[in-house]
Order: sequence, then structure tokens, then C-alpha cells
Amino acid sequence: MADKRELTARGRERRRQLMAYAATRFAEGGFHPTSVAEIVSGLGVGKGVFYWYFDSKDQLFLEILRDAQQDLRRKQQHAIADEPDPLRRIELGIRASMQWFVENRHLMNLFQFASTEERFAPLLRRGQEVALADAVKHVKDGIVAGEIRDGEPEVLAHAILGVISHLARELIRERGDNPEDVADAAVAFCLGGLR
Amino acid sequence: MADKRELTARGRERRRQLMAYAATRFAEGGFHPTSVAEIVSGLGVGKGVFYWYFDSKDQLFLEILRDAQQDLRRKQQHAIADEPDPLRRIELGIRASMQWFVENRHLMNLFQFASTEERFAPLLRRGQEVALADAVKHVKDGIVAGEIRDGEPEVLAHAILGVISHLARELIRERGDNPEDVADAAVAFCLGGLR
Amino acid sequence: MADKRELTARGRERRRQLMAYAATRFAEGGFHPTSVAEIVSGLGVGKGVFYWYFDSKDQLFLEILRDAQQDLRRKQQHAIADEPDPLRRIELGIRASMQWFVENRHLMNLFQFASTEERFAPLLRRGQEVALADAVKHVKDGIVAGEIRDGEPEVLAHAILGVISHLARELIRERGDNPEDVADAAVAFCLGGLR
Amino acid sequence: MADKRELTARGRERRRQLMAYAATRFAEGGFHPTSVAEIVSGLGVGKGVFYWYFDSKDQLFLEILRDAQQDLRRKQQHAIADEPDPLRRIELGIRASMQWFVENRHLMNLFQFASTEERFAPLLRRGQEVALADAVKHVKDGIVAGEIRDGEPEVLAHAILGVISHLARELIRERGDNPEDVADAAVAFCLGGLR
DNA sequence: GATGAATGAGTCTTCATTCAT
DNA sequence: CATGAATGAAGACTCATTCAT
Repeated sequence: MADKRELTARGRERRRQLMAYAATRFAEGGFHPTSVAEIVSGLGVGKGVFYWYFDSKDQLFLEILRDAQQDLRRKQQHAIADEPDPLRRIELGIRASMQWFVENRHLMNLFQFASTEERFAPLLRRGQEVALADAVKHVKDGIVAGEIRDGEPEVLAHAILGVISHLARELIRERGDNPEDVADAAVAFCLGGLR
Repeated sequence: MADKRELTARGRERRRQLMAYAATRFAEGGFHPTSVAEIVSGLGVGKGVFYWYFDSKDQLFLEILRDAQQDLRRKQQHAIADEPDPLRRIELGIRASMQWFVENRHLMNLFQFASTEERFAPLLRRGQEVALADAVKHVKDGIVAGEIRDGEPEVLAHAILGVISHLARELIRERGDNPEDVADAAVAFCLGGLR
Repeated sequence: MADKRELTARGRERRRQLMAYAATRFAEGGFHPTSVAEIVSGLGVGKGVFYWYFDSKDQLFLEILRDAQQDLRRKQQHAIADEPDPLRRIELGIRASMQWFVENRHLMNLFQFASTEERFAPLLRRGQEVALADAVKHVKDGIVAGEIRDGEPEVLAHAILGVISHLARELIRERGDNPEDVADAAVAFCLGGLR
Repeated sequence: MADKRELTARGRERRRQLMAYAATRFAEGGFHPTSVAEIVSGLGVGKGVFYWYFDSKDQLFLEILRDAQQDLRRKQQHAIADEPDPLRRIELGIRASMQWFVENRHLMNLFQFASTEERFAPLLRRGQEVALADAVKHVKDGIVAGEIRDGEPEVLAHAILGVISHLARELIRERGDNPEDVADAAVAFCLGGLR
């Protein structure tokens, strides 16, 4: 029922705070091992607060996921903005994604986990389809423009997404590499793979 | 106590059976949502059987993971065997991996999940480092042979792994594409990205 | 998590209630045979209540033990108060202990059991050392005052404790003798043994 | 059913071995925390062996208890043998008991534990009544002979038992005192208390 | 809005005991 | 006689969720 309630400014802040804190805990310890009790006590509030703002732990997680996906997409779109060249668009998209992952490394874990449980996977899949569609469009444009070799656009787009997420996770999150360098490498590899 | 016990042939079979069944259930429903009770009742045995063969649910999961990693690597090594050309080795590795993922699609979920919880992540990471080292070697050889452009071998290797796992997951597992085609695309994209 | 939590008046009462009831059940049926389920259902509350107030069954038991030891000592100290004569102090201590055992016969079983398991024994031992030290002091004073024959004070003190606990257990608890009479006998025997 | 079976010499040896080993484990770790599995594996035999010789864990424990009580009494009787003087008999009994406790310190724990659970207490009590009756007889003789002051013989006898068991437990088992010295002290204290 | 308290179904795990071989 | 395997009831404990205040 927490969905429709009108929230005061303070209420909205609380809600945001809960989501942010829960996201970090979920990312660090995993969704299941992190209990609602842990979340609220970490924030120094009572359990009632949680259920005032969210219907359930699941719903909270879905909300975090949705927010993250939207935010990532917004950043990508904004980066590409009005660049006309398809290959350039792809490059800018890669760089924007990389940048977002740097700033939200912990959320990678959540995406990863979400895809492994049936109740969360659909939402995740939907987001990924959007991301894919975005990429596919650019790839198609690139093929039309002769900048990209002929091939199934979806497959190529998936390959790009694979490179981005893997490099982000392994190099930036695990190894702590310089994001700029990683982005350069990703761009180089992908553009090479497309041509 | 299940660690060092000598098992009879029947016992070894039971153990294998438990691991196989648990792996599928974990893959389908997730590790946490799948209870030990569900596993044993699905196999029509008593609950004690589980703890006769495994110390804990966690240990079973780790064992499944370890087995899977070993099996994948064995297949890769076997595929590459005595191929001398680095690029060819990479191609054969990609195809072998793809093949393995086709035959063990359900295990992808386990790998994915394992990386999200601290108690399983280390083992996973270890396996991935091995896979990476294998790939790095080929990349380095390729650079020396002038077949691969100059660049950080580790980063290139990671990019390859990203393409493989992402395409396997999204195209083979989700979309049910023809593995051959996917492998072709992966090879093309990666070789393009390397040159 | 029940350790440091601030409890409301109602909460403190529940806690006390749980400890009291558990103590009787442990005393009657033994620690191990008495399940947590039995305790909470006997009190007509949900299982969670138990773990809201105590970290574990073990911790509850230790807490009961600690409380009992403190209470017994407080009664002894209070009885002796400002009696100057060592022998008289010993007598008053014996009588106070006897009195306490009458009122808390069930706790004898707990002490007895506690000493047989390593995880509880240390706490018990600590309490007994305190009791011993108390007694030793009086014995030493008595020796100095020439009222008690020369001998190892610790050994004599132990003998007194042995008489008290054994008579309390066997005569008061098992046979239901009149506490006054038992106390008289204990005092007579001990003072005889000391001179 | 293990009760009536005719055992071969080897079988009787096995049985004795099981009882001895179980007794130590029970004494060290407690009856409940020590599992049948632990006992048999400690002896390097299969679980079937246990149930070949004993009907149940409980029965084994009772048997250990019974054996111990019989052995203790036998030693006491043997020590007193044909000593005619009541006070001397008491002294010899104390010394023999002390000696037995030295050699079987671990069994003290079992006696102690047994008295805290209803299913074992009766047997223990029966044994203690025998011990008490023995002591009472000597005390009565002593009173008749004018060597012991007038008083309830049962109470005096209990006091003696209390001193013995407490000193044995606390000084010999816990502190590791010299048994001879402890026996001397016990005798002195008790004879003093009786006169 | 918020808290501490309560619920109870469900989880993992243990273990005395039995059984097929 | 003996073993390894199996059973399943029972135990301690967790935790999402609800409720009284």
C-alpha cells in the first residue's frame, strides 16, 4: 500500500534513504542474507518504518532495480544526445555506461543476482531489452552507413553489452583499473569487432 | 563429516545424483529459495541422506561450482589440444566454451549467482582467474606473432570472456539460438576486436 | 541481538517470565530434553519471542545461572551482615544458604547439571570460587581467633560447602525434611568438623 | 535385545571397550552432546556394533552407571572388611571412596549428570541409598558404642557423603590435590563432625 | 508516522535408530 | 558380527511480516 501514499518531503527522503542503504547492503551481502531487520537497524529506525514505505522486501528490491535501470539509460541517452554518427553513438554509449558503472559499482551485483531468480528476472530482462534495442538501432544505422560489417544486429549488440558489463565488473570493480583506460579498451575492442 | 569418508559405489552414485539434482534446482529456482528438504524429497530420500554426503548446503553448492569449473576447463583444453596458431586456439576455445554452455546452460545461473555472495565468490573468482590466464597466454602469443594488435593482454582476454558468457547466456539460453551460429558470431566479433 | 537492546517495562517482564519458566522446566526435565518450543508454548507465546529476548538457549541458561548465583550470594551476605564472630558468621552463612536452597530447590539441579558440560562449567566454577573465598575468609578468621583448629582453610571451606549442598539436596529436596532441623544438623556437623 | 545374548570372549571385550570409551566421552563432553556416532567412530567401528551390544544410548549410560556404583561399593566393602571399630570403619570407608574417586574421576561427572534427568535419577538414587545405608549402619554402631554424639544417623551419614563427594570433586578433580592429604582432611572433618 | 514486541511458518541441521548387504 | 547407508522426527534458530501502543 506504500505505493500510492502521498509522501511528505521528509517521507520521500526517508524512502530514498532506505532504498540507497538497502541497495548497498544487498550488493555487499546478497539479497537473501541481508534481512529487513539489518536494514532498519543499520539506519537506526524501527521495523515499522520499512513497511510504511514498502510493501515487502521483494518490492523494495524491484524498485531499486527499476530505478537503477532508468538511471543508467538516462545517462546513456544523455551522452549520445544528438551525435549523428552511429559508430560515435556506440562509442559514447559505451563510455557513458562505463562511467555509470564506476559510480554505481555495487549495483552490478544486484543486476547479476536479479537475473538468477525467477521473480526478479522479468524486470531485469525488460530493462536489458531496452538497452539492447538502443544498441541495435545504432548497429543497424552503422550497417546502413557502411561503417559496420554485415551481420545480425542483435548478436552484435549483445556482444557489445557483454564486453561492457564484463570489463566493468572485472576491471573496474574487481581490479580497480582506471575507468578511462577500460573505456578506451572496450571501445577499441567493440569497434574492431563491428568492422 | 562427509568430507573424507570412503564411499561405496552405491554411495558415490548417490552423491553424484544429489549434486546433479541440486544443481538443476538451484539453477531453476535459485540457491536460497531451494531448500534442502526440496532436494531430498525430489529425490525421494530422507533428509539424513543429504547430510550423510555433504556437510552443509553451502558445501554442496561449492562442490557443484568446483566440478563445473573443472569440467569446463577440461573441455577447453581438450579442444585446443595441440593447435599451434594462437588465433586458432582462441577460436577453438571460444567454440568449446560455447559448446559447454549449451550442454550446461543451467550452470550459468549458478556462476552468476555465486559471484554475488561473498562466501561463494572467492571460489568462482579463482576459477575465472584460471580461465583468464589461459586466454591471456594465447593473446600474448598472438601479439608476439603479430596476429593481434598491441594492447593489454588481460584486458583483451577479459573482453573475450565477456563476449562468450554474454552471448551464451542471452542468445543460447534465453533466445535458444543455434549454438553454431552464435559461436561463429562470437569468433568473428572477438577476432575483429583483437586485430 | 537480545544483548544490549533497551527493553520496555513490558519487555523486561517478559524476559523475567521466560527465565523463570525456563528455569523450572530445565530443573524438572533437564536442559537438553527441554526444548525451546516447549518453553514458549508453555508460556503461550510464539517462538520468535524467545529469540527476541535471548540469543540462544545456551545464553538463556547461562543467564539463569548467573542470576541464581548472584541471588544466593546476596542472601548470604545479607544474613552475615555485621556479625563479628567468625564461627557465628559461618553458622549464619550455612543457615542462609539452606534457606535459599529451600526457596530455590529447583535451581540445585541446574547447578548440578551446569558443572557437567564444558560450556557451562566455567561460569559455575567462577561462582563457586566466590562462595569459597567468602567461606575461606571466615575460616581464616576463626583460625586466627583460635576458634578453629589449624588446617588448610580452603579444604575446610570446601568441606562446609559440601555438607551444605549435599544436605540441602538430599534432605530438603529429596526427603522434604524440615529446613530448620537440617540447618541445625549442618551447623552442628560443620562446627564440629572445624574444631 | 543385547541383554540376553551370549557373548564370546571377544564380544565381552568389545562391550567393555564400548562402555569404557563412552564413559570417558560422556564425562568429558556430557551425555547429550556426545553422539553415538562419535563413540563408534572414535573406536573405529561401525554403528551396527553399538546396537549389537546395547539396546540404546540410554541403556548404555545406565549400564555404565550401575557398573560404577557396584565397583565403588565393592571397593568400600573390601576396605572395611573385618574392621570392628565403627569410627575406624567410617574412616576406612572415606579413604576407600576417595581412592576410588581418584582412579575414576571422570565418573563423578556422570553421577552428577545422572541425577539431573528423571530417567537416570532413580538408578542413581538407588545406589546412593545403598551407600547411605552402609554409612548409617556404622554411625548407629558408633552412637551405640558412645563414640559418636547422639543425632539422626541418616543426617550424619549424609553429611559424610557430602564431604567426600565435594572434596573429591573440588580438590582432587579440579585442583589436583594429593589424594592422601584430601582423605586425611576429610576424615578429620567428618570425625570431628560426628563427635 | 514510528516503535518495540510478537508471530509462526519455514530453514538448516543433528542424531538415535534401523536396515540391506 | 559388522558396515555403510538411510530414515525421519525433532531441534535450534531465522526472518518477513503484522500489530498494539
